[in-house]
Amino acid sequence: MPAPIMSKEDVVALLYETFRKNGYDSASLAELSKETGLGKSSLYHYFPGGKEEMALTVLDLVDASMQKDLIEPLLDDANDVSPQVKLERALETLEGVYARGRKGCILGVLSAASSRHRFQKRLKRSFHAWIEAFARLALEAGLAKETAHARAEDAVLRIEGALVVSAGLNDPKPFHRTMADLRRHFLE
Amino acid sequence: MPAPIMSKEDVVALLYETFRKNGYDSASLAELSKETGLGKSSLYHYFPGGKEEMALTVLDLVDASMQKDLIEPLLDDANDVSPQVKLERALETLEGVYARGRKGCILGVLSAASSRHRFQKRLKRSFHAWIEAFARLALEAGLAKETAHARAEDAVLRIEGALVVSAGLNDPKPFHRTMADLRRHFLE
DNA sequence: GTCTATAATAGGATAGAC
DNA sequence: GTCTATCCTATTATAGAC
Repeated sequence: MPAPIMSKEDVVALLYETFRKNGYDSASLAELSKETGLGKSSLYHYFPGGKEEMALTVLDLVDASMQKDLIEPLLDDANDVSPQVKLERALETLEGVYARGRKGCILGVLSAASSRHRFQKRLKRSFHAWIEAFARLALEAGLAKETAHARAEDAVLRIEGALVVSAGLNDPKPFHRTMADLRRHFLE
Repeated sequence: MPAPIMSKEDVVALLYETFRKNGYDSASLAELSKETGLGKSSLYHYFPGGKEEMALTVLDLVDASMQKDLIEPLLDDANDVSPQVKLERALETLEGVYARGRKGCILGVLSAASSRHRFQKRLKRSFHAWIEAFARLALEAGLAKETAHARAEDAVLRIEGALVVSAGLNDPKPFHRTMADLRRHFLE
């Protein structure tokens, strides 16, 4: 029954979940089709460039979400929000994104496999944006410039590592512990 | 020209490099064949169970190497080596394994993709062994039991995360920074 | 123990009807 | 905009010669 049931955004959100669960290479068109509920040809209608365009569109969504839900709240200068409150909001957002350690990070997943080279430029940009946002927060809290950047990089890398180890151990505790530690010590 | 040129160990070492570069699903038999220099049938002669047996054998090698090069030196009670020296040795070993941040961790790579479930039991065991070894070192240095385990988990997870972020940024600096930080602060 | 050849299947992508 | 049917290629795996 032909009729546009879903918006493209909804489709992209489903593709996002499939790619982050499987990685790029392992996410077959059959799987992508099953998860979106769309036939292969419908997917090609939305994404003439095929699987690669699907993944690139997903990375667009990730960038946009990161900007809106993570970076902008971190930049909130208008309402005189304290760094500690901003940090708390950012960490809560991230806990939601990663389903409290039960789901992976698509940037990490795409960085790990051989698909890394295909998306290198995008991954680099996204990681930089993320680290930069955390660095600004640390700066705002009074840390020295170099310290702030190093600490931001460390925070991002610990979150990524926590997701990897939580996946490997099949136990979200390392993620929980890492987030708790970030809460307590990131701004010190 | 039939003749066993390589030992099985040599073959497994080459398979290891191929799996860690590509992940499980993306490492095709053609690639595995090319990288080992062996025809597909020769690979099936060594590994009747196919690709999965190849990966499992690689994980055997990883366990054995970790035991020999990382865990045993960490347990060295005979020669009265200080915890700080043991830590230094362990970190140097790891820097070698990960080619100073330019190569990934096969445990992390296999944990990230959907291949995770296939190897879950092995990954869990290997991560546990690694964390446990670091925890014993922290314990030996005088840290409280709970602190020691949390810190060991944190160290492992930071190394994994550093490799992910270094891959994503295509820059080994996060890995270098992380190792330097571990050197300075792990036993504090 | 290695090879070439090939089977059987799953992959990404396209054509054309509705 | 969606579908079924199909193409071509690459995949894992096997057969059988040497």
